[in-house]
Amino acid sequence: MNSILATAIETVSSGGHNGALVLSRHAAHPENRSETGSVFYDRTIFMDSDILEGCMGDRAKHPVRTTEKSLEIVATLNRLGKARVTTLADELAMGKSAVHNHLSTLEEHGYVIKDEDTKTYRLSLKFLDIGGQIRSEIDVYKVAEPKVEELATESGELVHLVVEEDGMGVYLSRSKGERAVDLDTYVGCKHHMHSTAFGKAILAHLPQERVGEIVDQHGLPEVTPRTITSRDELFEELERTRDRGFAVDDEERLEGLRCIAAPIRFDSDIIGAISISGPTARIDDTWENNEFVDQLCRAANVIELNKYKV
Amino acid sequence: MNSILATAIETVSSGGHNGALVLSRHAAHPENRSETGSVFYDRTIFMDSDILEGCMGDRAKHPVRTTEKSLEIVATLNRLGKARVTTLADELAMGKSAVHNHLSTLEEHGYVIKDEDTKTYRLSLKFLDIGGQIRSEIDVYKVAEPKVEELATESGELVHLVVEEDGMGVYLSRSKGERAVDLDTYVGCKHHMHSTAFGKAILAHLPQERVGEIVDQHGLPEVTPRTITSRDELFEELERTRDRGFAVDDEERLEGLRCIAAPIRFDSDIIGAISISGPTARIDDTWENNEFVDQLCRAANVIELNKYKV
DNA sequence: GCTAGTTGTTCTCCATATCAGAATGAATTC
DNA sequence: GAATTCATTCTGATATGGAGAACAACTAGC
Repeated sequence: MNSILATAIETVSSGGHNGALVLSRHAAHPENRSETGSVFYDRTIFMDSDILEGCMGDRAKHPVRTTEKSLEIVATLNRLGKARVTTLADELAMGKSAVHNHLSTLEEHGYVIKDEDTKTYRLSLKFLDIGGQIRSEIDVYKVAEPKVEELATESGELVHLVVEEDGMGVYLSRSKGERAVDLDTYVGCKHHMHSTAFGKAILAHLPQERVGEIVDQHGLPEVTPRTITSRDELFEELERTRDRGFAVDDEERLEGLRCIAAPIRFDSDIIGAISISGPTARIDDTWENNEFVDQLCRAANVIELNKYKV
Repeated sequence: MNSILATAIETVSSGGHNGALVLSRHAAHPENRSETGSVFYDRTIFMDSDILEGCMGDRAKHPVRTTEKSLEIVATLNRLGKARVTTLADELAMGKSAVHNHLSTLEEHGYVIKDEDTKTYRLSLKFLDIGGQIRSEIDVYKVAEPKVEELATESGELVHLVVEEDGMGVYLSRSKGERAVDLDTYVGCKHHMHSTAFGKAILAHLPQERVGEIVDQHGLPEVTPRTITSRDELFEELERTRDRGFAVDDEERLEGLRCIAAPIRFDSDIIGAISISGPTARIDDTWENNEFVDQLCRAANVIELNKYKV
């Protein structure tokens, strides 16, 4: 699809930041981005969030530039948390009046909140509102949501419900059991598929060519030394995953973390996955008579059987 | 602030739809909206969501009309769930090419997903992503989130964590206990303050003039026969709430539902509320030696004491 | 397989909306 | 109270958005 970009990702990520997930909001801001907005990034430092932004959708033939400016402001506001007009104007190399016009428009429509005292702007919870509405209409969410909490209680570990969107895994639910580790995931956050158990559970049941597309689009960035970074290796692993019936992430995403995930299928269509994450110390890697595996697969089964309840 | 609008709301809402919360997504679409976009609504039928949209922020002096078009498309897409180019063009009285340009721009930036097979567009989970990030940085959420689940387990009922934004209550967390009723609330959804326990818990600790502003802005729509609809009545109720230490909603929002809420204050600043909702049959309205009240107030206290853990 | 009807996408050109820059106003600091 | 900083408003040159037309890709009917 966009092989230049895919290559760029691999180049960057292999030399880049390994280990723990980083919430992009807190990352240092990149000074050196291209001016035009229609060209890709021309310097060296890449952020995960920027790469993702660049990857999304196909290039629009007739982009609405004004809307893009607004979206840039939204993205920057999201990165900075809160900001003043001048800060944003400097950051985006725009005039203050332009920034002001965009901000007041976004504010009028409820997407941005202005603090009159400090004269700062921030994104509003309208995003959570819209996001919540979208989520609440996803079938698998309606069916699986109660099961996620149950499974968390039962296993005592961290449980996630995930769906695929645009080649990335998106967390729809998150529930912590008694002893759960505290990962920096949040509802709505995205993660690459190849380096996670849930991702592999989903990929394993997607058509081969779609998997290829996803790899083309997002690459196979190395997150820990054990992350799968080659195409062939990935396809072999997906084969093993299909045979096994569930997917495994053995410190491929975060050192010290092991994770198992079961696919959720409605009528042979893969529509998501449910996963249990915990420290390697507690989640044993012998998969026969493994209590967590039993709990997980039972939960996935119940969810699949409940599909008609929607 | 905008008293014409406030009056309009009261007029509409008092004669309007009572009873259960309605997810605006599923509401019938209003045919008769003004053409220009810069004027308010000129006909009779109002939707809740439209009213909220109109209420937000102050009128921008120099609105960016192109951005407004994009936002209109987003709003319509949110209302319809999914739609084709032609549908949106008809709905919004725009040319197909214009709609297409906006959609592909939004898609390129990941806000909209296009289904190539059915040629339909829908909003993406990016909204949930951004919303999730915003939520995860709210102090009270970080502290209170675990307590919400605990309180749900302890009480067995439906528990919410709420903050105020732009004069409305926004649900940040939601957890169902064993016997919990299934309200149509979702994380991120908004609700008027005057007709809910959490809203009154917050209003009771906000400066009087701010309460006045909020009432001006959003009115006091009647949701059930017991909803408070007069300003004086509201101020008396807030007085009682302050004395009592927690707020009560006795079928003021939904018939058959009773709800109690405790304010959460960090250094005398009101920053949110936590609430328990259940059927009138289970939540007794004698507040002395009431088990739910004890559980609720204890939880609120612990949250307030944990504020420095952020 | 051909034709007619739909719908998505691209292209062109001009009315118009956008935004830089200047001017104003409000708030804070020294 | 002068100086500084910043948000906001105003104005005009010009970049750009979008209507409408043309094209492309599909589907349905015969």
